[in-house]
Amino acid sequence: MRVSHLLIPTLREDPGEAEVVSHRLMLRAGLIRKVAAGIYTYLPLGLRVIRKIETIIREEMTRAGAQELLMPIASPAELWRETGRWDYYGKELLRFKDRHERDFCLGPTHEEVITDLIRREVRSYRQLPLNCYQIQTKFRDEIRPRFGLMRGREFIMKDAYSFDVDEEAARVSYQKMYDAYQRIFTRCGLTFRAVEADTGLIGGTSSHEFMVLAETGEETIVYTEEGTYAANVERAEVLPPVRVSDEPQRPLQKVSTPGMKTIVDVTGFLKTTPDRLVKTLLYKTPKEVVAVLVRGDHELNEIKLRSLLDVTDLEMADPETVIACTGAPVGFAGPVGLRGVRIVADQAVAALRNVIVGANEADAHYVDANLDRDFNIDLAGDLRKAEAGDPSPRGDGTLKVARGIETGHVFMLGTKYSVTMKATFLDPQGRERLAVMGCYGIGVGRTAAAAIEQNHDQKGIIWPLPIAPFHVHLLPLGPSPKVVEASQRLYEELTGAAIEVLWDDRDERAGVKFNDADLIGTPYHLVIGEKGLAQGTVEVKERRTGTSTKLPPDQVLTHLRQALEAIRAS
RNA sequence: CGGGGCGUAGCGCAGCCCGGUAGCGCACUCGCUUGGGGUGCGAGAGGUCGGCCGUUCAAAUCGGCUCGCCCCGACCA
Repeated sequence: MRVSHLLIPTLREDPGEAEVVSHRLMLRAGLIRKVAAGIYTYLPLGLRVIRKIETIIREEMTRAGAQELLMPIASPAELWRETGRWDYYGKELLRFKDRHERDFCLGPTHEEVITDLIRREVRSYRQLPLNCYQIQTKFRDEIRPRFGLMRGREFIMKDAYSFDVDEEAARVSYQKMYDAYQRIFTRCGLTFRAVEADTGLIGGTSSHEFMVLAETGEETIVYTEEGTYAANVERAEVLPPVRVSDEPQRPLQKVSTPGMKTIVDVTGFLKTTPDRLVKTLLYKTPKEVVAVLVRGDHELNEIKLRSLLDVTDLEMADPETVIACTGAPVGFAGPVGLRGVRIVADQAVAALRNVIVGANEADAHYVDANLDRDFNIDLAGDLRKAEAGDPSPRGDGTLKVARGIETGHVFMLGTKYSVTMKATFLDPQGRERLAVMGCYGIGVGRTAAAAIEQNHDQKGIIWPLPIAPFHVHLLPLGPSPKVVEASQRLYEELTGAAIEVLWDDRDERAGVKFNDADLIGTPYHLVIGEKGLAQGTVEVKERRTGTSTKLPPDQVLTHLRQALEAIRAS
């Protein structure tokens, strides 16, 4: 295609609104334009990338036995009320009324709609297993959309839903999707890792996230070098302490700690280390306030606390509540003598002896407090965040930490939706059974953004070939008729051979064309200049390495074919 | 929603403290020039200074309200 015929509004300067590399480069290279917060138009170049990713997804979904359909974006409230998610989903669900005052929403995900379809159409075990997917626009009214396509409110998602006769069959379906995702992200040219994950609002029994590794990723993952374990920190399990302290118990003692409110203050003041201290955090759930005990050097994982308490709403107590419950200002809460609230503790706390805790009065702490003697715990469990250096919860090795971008997520749903929506079928014995479900998402735009995060340099994007908007950027330099003529010939020859060529036919200076080409980031640049032609050569330049090869025009096709094949194969 | 910041030409910004003619660079149009890493010169076009209300002889500038956007935290493909 000719640049002069395409809308490719490249920007010379960084747009002020973009902070993150992929967002900046998508705007600068003319891939997207913002319409409102988290809502974007895909320009021709951006759309080509999206389509390439979609094609890879379609091929792999088909190969995995899934079939494509397309559900509506708007869906009626009744379906969502059936599963309870009309209330549960919160403000992220964009709701509206039609002209008859009926409640509708824009689909943030489609479990309700697909389950409604399947319960109507599937009556027999003979029709299972079934895996349906779509590539469609989703709308989630995110609290804070950011980073361009990385977290939009409106975004393109591939979502698949599997229905099986039982758990075992569902695990097979899940594994097929897991494998398909491995192939999809590999084919997109990404470096990624599948990790165990929390199931969040979607629910279900277990899940894996596919994380594209990037420093700018919003997620933190932990993993072992040995590959025995990888998980989102939100989810990562922590083993119980291997041994309980055998220190003899010393008598409880109250000490004055004027103005010492933080771990750093207290440990500095008492000349000790954070692991000798137990911090007491007060949390509010809709029905109660709880005190949470965590070792001083550990960090509480709120998701674990949420599931231990079996609540979805959880927030740190405000200062007034802290005073009301402990009788002391924030910074001096402790379990000793604490009445009227449940005390839950991380498992590591139980292994400690002679710890420092707040005394529930201003400017005072207890030292040498001991569990069972000085205070009690109502509930204990794994509550802290995993951190680098922790032993792997599975087998050998210690955990390392990395950042990632969640581009895909697969869930074993179990019967969560089939129960509430009565999606049943008859088994061979004529008994009514619940379909066992799975669901599987890929953020298409986010995958494109992740690819840029992983593949760029100072000058711009460096697309992995399989998702590049074009294979070759044809750059004729100068207005010479010979150059124009040679370009035209090469363009036709390459295009005829199914190589996708972006032809910069603008009357622009060499520098402008080079800079735009580097910014747009097609894998190969084909440079045609008067000087080269005089020597009977043109130049093929690899965007990633910058290496260029001079060769006669009639060898370009063969050369590029080989180069493109080589990348495809790698 | 809490914290921080920003709205001035298509883009990037200055002007605002200290009220008085709206400015710079890029992009755009025309002419010449140049032609292998964002040519040079000249001439132009383009702005309700986010919106509303107020203070004032006078508001981009001061005050209040409001809308939008960006960044940091709780949600997620």
